[in-house]
Amino acid sequence: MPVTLKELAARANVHPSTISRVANNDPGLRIATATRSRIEALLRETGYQPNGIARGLKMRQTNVLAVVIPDITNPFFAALFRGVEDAAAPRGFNVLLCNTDGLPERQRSHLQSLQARRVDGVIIASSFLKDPSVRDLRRQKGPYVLVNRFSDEGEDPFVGSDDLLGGQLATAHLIDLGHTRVGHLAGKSTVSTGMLRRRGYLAAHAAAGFAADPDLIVEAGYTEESGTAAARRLLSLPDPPTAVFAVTDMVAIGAAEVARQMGLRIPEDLAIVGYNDIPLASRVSPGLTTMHVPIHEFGSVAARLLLDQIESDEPTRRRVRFTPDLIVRESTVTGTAKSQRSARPRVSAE
Amino acid sequence: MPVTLKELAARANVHPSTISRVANNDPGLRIATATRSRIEALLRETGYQPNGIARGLKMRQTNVLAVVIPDITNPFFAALFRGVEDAAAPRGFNVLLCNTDGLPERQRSHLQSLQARRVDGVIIASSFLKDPSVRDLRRQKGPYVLVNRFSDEGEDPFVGSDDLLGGQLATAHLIDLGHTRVGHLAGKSTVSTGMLRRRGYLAAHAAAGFAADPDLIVEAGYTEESGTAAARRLLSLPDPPTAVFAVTDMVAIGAAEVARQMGLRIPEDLAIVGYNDIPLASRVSPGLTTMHVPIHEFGSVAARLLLDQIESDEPTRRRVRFTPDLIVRESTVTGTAKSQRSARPRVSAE
DNA sequence: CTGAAAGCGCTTACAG
DNA sequence: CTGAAAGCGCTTACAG
Repeated sequence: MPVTLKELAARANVHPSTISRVANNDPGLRIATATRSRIEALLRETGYQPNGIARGLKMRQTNVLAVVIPDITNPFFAALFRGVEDAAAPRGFNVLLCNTDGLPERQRSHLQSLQARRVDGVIIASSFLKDPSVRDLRRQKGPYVLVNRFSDEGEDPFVGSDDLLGGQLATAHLIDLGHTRVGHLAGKSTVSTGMLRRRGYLAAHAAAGFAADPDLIVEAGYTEESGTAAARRLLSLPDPPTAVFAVTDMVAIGAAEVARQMGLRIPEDLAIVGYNDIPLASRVSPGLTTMHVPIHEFGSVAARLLLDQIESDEPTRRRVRFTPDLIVRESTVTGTAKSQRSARPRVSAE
Repeated sequence: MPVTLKELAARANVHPSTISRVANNDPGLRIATATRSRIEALLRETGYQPNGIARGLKMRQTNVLAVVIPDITNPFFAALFRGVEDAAAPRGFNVLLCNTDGLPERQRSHLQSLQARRVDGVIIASSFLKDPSVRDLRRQKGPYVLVNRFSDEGEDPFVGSDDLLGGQLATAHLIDLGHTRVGHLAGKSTVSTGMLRRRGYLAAHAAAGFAADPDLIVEAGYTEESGTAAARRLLSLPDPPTAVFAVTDMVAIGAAEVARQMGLRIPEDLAIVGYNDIPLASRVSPGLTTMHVPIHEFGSVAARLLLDQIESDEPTRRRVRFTPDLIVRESTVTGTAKSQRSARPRVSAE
């Protein structure tokens, strides 16, 4: 058992409250220098650390945040988590990590147990559209921030990318390369990223003056496995696409694998664009053309939005949306085409 | 503010302790059915959740574990973390995640703050040999488990692989293929995995009847970047190796990249073996030959070892060591060579 | 069958 | 300059 205030008080022959004040460097404390140094010596000698639980109960603050994501083995969420921790640790917060595997029920039960633990705030990267769990959170008035996916547009503090624009740019890139049959490995329509990127895909077609073939849109989910399954269906069509925009890099990588298995050359027989620019995207061969978003910053900005709420005790509805940038690699353009990318990610905050 | 026991007591016209007993389903509680159902209705209506902080203070248990790792963006640690959470969540524990980036100082400060938070136990995957932080932990007598890396052999509860054997098998595979100049991209000699895998590398040479060339051993650390730098040095030697055993898959992947940049064909000009069999290993091209270890199980077994200590209130020195299995892929054997692998990972527990 | 009390380990407004 | 007390929200042995 670690040493307690009461024990120290007994050893120093003072009241526990005095030890507490010295340990916490109470600025308003007038104390005899002799007493102070006696106490400080004792503190050092015992390596006293106040019991965080007792402290948390009294101060109504745990200094713990939580991050709720679908799956940490997805590199996107791993990078996002690092962003959160890198922003939270210097401010004295530890971070709980909860994986939902995309199941609303697991999200709900995690959120419930986080509430029971009285974490100071939570960052959610796993929300659905019109998510009941998010609405509960909104009602409870505890600090939270949504990241990457929103639930009800504009209703919650949010950090993410402009997914509509991103979907449009990705698809326009393929159309610009001359492709007329562009497929879409779509996200779920129950998730904001899935819905908006699909809408962007359609908008790019409209802007180019022709309609997308509905048969070329296949729901692919968000895992590599569901991506491969969907890609198999898409590429087995009688009249398959010559290019595909995948809702995420993981899905794109799954599709590339399927293409390889079917003997298709990338990009000659099938061009592929992903989304997010996870580290893996530049490492696979051929390199994956994708929409770059600042993943680590998603996490760190979300953490700052959350910590500001906690410290100010004021809720916010601020939204930070990053503009995604097209990164061209070998999965769409053959040969030595250079990666092109605008100088700095532009941000729109509200 | 969430509802409290006292408020509920006032509304139900009973003593707070009675509410507590009903909420916790106290088996020894004799209570009038009318009172019970009145209280239960109130509990349901308010969705009462006991304050976990107050509960933790009273019960001296937080139901929180912590995992300390170098970096969650390394897929090895992401998989390991999932193993921990998957075992801990069903038993009612949440898990804090702390990244150290391999810095002893950050490990120390994380451990200190975890102790202040009174987490019920900690799993450490970032320890060094003769690690002072681990020795502190040992002295404090709070539950902990080391995973993947140990500090002082046999002194702590541990889950990992037989790294000496693994290093030997990996290297023997290359020697068996006819390579006589086999390089080693080594881990740090201050880390158990680095030390033992290197020793295995040397043992395989001894068993084959010839000595390893010391010039072919280059310290490569544990990140892809440090791996590429080391690989560059190794492959730029006047008389470079024709094969290399890398301490981890991430380092092996870095080496493969360098080889490609230098125009070397894999495996014809350079054969590569990694360690861990992270998901990425089978996905890169050419597929990476590697030593398979059950990463997810590392986490789940470590969690069980930890939870058993917590629940029994008995420390342990149990060690679980998995036997690594060679997985042969295209980075060492050209053509359609099948992955070979023994049926089940063998385990040695003590 | 239910209540009153003590206590987990802190912090802080209030006394003196 | 330092102490005594109250209270954060629970649980549980003890009364009655």
